[in-house]
Amino acid sequence: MATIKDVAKKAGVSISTASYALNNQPNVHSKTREKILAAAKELNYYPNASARNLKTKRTGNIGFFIYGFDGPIFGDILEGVNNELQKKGFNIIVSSGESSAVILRERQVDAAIVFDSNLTDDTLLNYSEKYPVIVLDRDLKGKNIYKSQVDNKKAVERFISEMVDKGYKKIAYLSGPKDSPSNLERYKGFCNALNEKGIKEFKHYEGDFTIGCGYELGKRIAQETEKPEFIYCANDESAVGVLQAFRELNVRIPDEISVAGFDGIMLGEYTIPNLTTIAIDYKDWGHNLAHFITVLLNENEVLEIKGPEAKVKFKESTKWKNY
Amino acid sequence: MATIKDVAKKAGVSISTASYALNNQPNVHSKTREKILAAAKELNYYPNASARNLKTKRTGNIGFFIYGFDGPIFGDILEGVNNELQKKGFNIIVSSGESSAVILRERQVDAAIVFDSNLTDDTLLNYSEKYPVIVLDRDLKGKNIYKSQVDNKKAVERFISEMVDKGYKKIAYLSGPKDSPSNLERYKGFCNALNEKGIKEFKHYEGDFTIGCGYELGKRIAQETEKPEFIYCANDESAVGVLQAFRELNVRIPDEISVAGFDGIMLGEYTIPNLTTIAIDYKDWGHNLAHFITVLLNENEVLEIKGPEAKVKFKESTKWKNY
DNA sequence: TTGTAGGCGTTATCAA
DNA sequence: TTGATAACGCCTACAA
Repeated sequence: MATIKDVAKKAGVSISTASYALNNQPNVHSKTREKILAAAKELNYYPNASARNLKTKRTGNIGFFIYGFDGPIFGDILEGVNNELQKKGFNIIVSSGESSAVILRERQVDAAIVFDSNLTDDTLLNYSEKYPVIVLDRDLKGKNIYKSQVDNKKAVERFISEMVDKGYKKIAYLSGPKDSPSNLERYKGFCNALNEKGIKEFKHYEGDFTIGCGYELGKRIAQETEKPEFIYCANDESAVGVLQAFRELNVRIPDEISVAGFDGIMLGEYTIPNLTTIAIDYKDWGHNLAHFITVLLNENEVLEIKGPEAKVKFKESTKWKNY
Repeated sequence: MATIKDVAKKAGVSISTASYALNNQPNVHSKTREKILAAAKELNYYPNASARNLKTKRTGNIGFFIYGFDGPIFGDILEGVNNELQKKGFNIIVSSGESSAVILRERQVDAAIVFDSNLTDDTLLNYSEKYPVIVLDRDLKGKNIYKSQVDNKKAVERFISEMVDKGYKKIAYLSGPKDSPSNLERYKGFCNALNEKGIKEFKHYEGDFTIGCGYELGKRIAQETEKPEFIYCANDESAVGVLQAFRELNVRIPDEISVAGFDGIMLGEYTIPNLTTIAIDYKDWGHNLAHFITVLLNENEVLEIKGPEAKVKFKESTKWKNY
């Protein structure tokens, strides 16, 4: 592998001059610059990242840390983050599991976007002593720590409010993991809406955001004698599970029970019936996150991070469609 | 940020002794070792990756390069790769787009797994002068270059053969992009099977592996007067599009036309009717790829890379189910 | 406009 | 068992 030394030698200049030319510094004679660039090209020279990073204390990499690669929404966020970062010359590094902590501790990235509750607060706080962190999955405060979240509460509150107005009374909540912040916020919105409307009682089923669990709960609900009229699921995956169970046990949707979810995952557009949901523009969110980071890193300016749009998509799994 | 120098100072030893202790070298007195580790802990010391990598010429990172974050199969492969790499102490770095070439050129990873045809052969060949590369998406030969592919041809050939035996005669092929190696292999398998069975004619629809395109073609096919009895789609996503179109235009599946795909994506288990497919165990593949790499890197031993299992899942989108 | 030299934080050789 | 010291490849103040 060619190093800058080889390039300098080949071009007949000193290492520093080569470095200047290679980094587009103005203080190089155009003739010399050409010679150097030609030599670099011929030798197939590219700078060694480790050496450059060691010296400059920057890597040009942004880390995105997720709790698993197969979630249905990360793909969208990542697509948005990636598009934006590329424009500004940053690289994206996605990681999951134990690797993530290692990458943070060893400072392999200039900033971190975190959506993985397995990363401890300690690890993040330590890293954030020098580098910015955006947390998407927790409440954490500190210098260099920024938070961005979907406005779960407001979105759910509005939606449920509207559903009550449309005539639903017996509305149930099918939750996510009870310690998940997204779930909690959505639950708050749900409660607020019912409260507002003077509805005191409702059923609560405890789920875990997975299709499988939604399916099991759906089977249970199908056998209840006093069924709810409407089941609001804390995310789409649970809802898909419920749909599946109802279909198998011949619970008619939406005539007997309506179902709705949260996220707007693709799968919901292919179930029968299609799933009504509060759809989030995750790609746009990724875009915003990346934009925030590049401005912060390049211009040291702190913007506000715009959360993503939430938009209800009414489909056949609820009685009232207005699309 | 604490450096090894700080640790050495605090422990009252030289830098080199600190280094030895921190790297579990045997030649350190247990008392000194303890002092050093205590100091490291207190100072919250972690080695600087750039510095270490510069010196050791290894990063401990394996790169996985994909053409987009939202494909339905990458999640599974990545899950498998990640699980296995973590066990062996490697980090995974996933990247897409222009970042990928940068990461390779600047040697930020010790090995690369490539599933992104946007990365040029040149970039890979250059990188492979020093580091191993596994290509999943192309034919490329050279030192340090290894290839692993799903046995597309065999899997499709067997499946189509069986379908003919079951009684289908007018079988059509709905392709992926015509320059995609996976598509080509699947097409070969398809042709072989028909050839073998003495079927000379069949329709060919040119698609691009997306749901949208499958949908458009499905609509076109629904209006044909001479419809095929069976449409074999080069991947599940196309097939899902076809199912959708047929559903909308009241083409009865499988009575009028049967449909099948390739991959075994989750979506296919939620369409109505469920999609018959040649399901690939992508997670297992990821596992195999990672295993190969860790053995190669740690023991410099070249194993055979086991491709993933292909297993037909018969569902309602074809007439004959035997499950 | 170009060159010399020091240092980023490690590892590793060699001598003590 | 420990410590000086050179080196990895690059950037950059400073001198020429």
